[in-house]
Amino acid sequence: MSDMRFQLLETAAALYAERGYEAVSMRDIAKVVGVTQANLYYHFKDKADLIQATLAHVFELRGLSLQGWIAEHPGDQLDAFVRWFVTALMTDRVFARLLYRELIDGDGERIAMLSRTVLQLPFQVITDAVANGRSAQDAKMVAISYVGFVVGQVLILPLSPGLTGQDDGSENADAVATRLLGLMRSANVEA
Amino acid sequence: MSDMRFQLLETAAALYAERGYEAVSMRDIAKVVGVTQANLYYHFKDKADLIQATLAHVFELRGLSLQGWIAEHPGDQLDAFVRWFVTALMTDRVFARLLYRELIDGDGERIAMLSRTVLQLPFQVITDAVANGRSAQDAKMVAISYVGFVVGQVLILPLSPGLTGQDDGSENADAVATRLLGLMRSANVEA
DNA sequence: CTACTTGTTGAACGACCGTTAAGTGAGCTA
DNA sequence: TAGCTCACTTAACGGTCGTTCAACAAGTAG
Repeated sequence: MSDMRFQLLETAAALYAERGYEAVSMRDIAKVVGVTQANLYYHFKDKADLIQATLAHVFELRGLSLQGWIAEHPGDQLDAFVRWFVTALMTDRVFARLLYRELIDGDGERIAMLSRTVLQLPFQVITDAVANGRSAQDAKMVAISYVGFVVGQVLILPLSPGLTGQDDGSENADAVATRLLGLMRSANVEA
Repeated sequence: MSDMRFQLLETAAALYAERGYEAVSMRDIAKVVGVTQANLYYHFKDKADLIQATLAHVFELRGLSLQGWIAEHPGDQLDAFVRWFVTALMTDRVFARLLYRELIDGDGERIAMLSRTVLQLPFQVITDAVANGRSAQDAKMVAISYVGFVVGQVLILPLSPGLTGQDDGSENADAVATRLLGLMRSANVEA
């Protein structure tokens, strides 16, 4: 991939993640990169194409990161996945925000791409990890639930200060992951 | 509240929920209601004011609904809350989508309003429900987690068909609530 | 009947949007 | 060196955006 295309995708990802697709103009992206807006149309067909390419760029990179992580932690796969996912969502702002935006606004095609690139593997990992003593159908249900737990847990973190009264917005990713794993494991013992 | 103002808020809520704030113009709302765009500026100071009023309108109504529901089900408060919340998120598209949008893009002030109007009460309910044998701090943590579970569970429902391979997007709200409650209860036995 | 308030319209403002066509210059190739 | 391709710019197009303001009809009070 050319250097300019890479730069455009990275910049677009950062701006789209922060403000949303509609609120970011082609001129905004061009200005940050330091080129003219017309140049974007040399690299991408139109705005929809740039958005699609940006999402593919971000999600494929993150999918690869997860693949590597899972391969390096052959022991407890559920543990490995949850820690990777929580850490990614809490420290990789671009990934997290684009993921949430897609979960809300993505059409069928973009949701499918998201499933393929980042969620397919963790889903399989969890399904296997919770399979013992369950029907395949049940295991899939539980896996879906677990993905939802992580996603939801991180999504409501900004609410924590307002609800608990304490300004604990700086909670550690490892602490959140450990808490979630505890809940999952204790829930795992029964059907 | 005047009839016109009510109509404008309801229409704005539906459009904002569906497409997002930036993608909905003042003209879009005016056209659906059947008035001119200038009329919106008689009832609201500017677009930011309309957005803020729309969110207050939606969330205060839903907060009242929850209050009534909780009062009518004095038995198992955790059960009552989870069923209300899951049903609301799965059947009230406007509420659900505006809530998710705010969780992602809401600034401090709007997040605070959201906490006050809809989330304060359920948070208190859950905290009380899980309090036995826990420190107040722990109970709050668990309550946050439970709210996150519900939010996350519903958010990833559209992914279910793509991941499990089956087209089970039409899952029942009661079934989801029951599954979640089962997981919460089995997790509840340990610290 | 007149004066005043309330709710709404018609028309326009400048700014910004996505997109396109033509042009430019550097570098490669024959 | 002539021709060609690639990466990019300049400049503009029509359209839509949020917003404003004078005008206007309907109702109400004196």
